Amino acid sequence: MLSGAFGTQCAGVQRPPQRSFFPAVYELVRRVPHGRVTTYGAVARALGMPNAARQVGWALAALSDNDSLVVPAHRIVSAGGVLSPGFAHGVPGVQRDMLADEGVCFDRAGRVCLARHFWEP
DNA sequence: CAAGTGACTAGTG
DNA sequence: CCACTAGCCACTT
Repeated sequence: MLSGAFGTQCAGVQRPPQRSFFPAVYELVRRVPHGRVTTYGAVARALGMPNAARQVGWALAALSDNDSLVVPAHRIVSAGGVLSPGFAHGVPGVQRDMLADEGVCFDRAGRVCLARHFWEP
């Protein structure tokens, strides 16, 4: 199950539970279909906060490795289709691989083809 | 309760 | 296309 940001009993984690829209972000992101992507802004909008895109990113940043198995954070990109700089603990290329694995195409600049794969929550 | 922070976005030069 | 700015808002300290 989700640890960290969900405030579960992740053995010894002394982080207090975050019962706000963080879980809401995860719930929504979890529904992003395989092979599709969406943006921070779109998620924020779907949650009723059109201007909270940064918080969405922050929520995903709070995910632990274990959480990543449940929340497809790799399917979240910035508005222009640019991949997140800090995905997977700052290891570059990982997110791109995972998306490519799902059949997502990229343009020459390495940006996701939103026109083909964007998913509106 | 105030200040700091950031996986964002849209606008400008 | 790149660099910088100003809004934005939940969460931490």
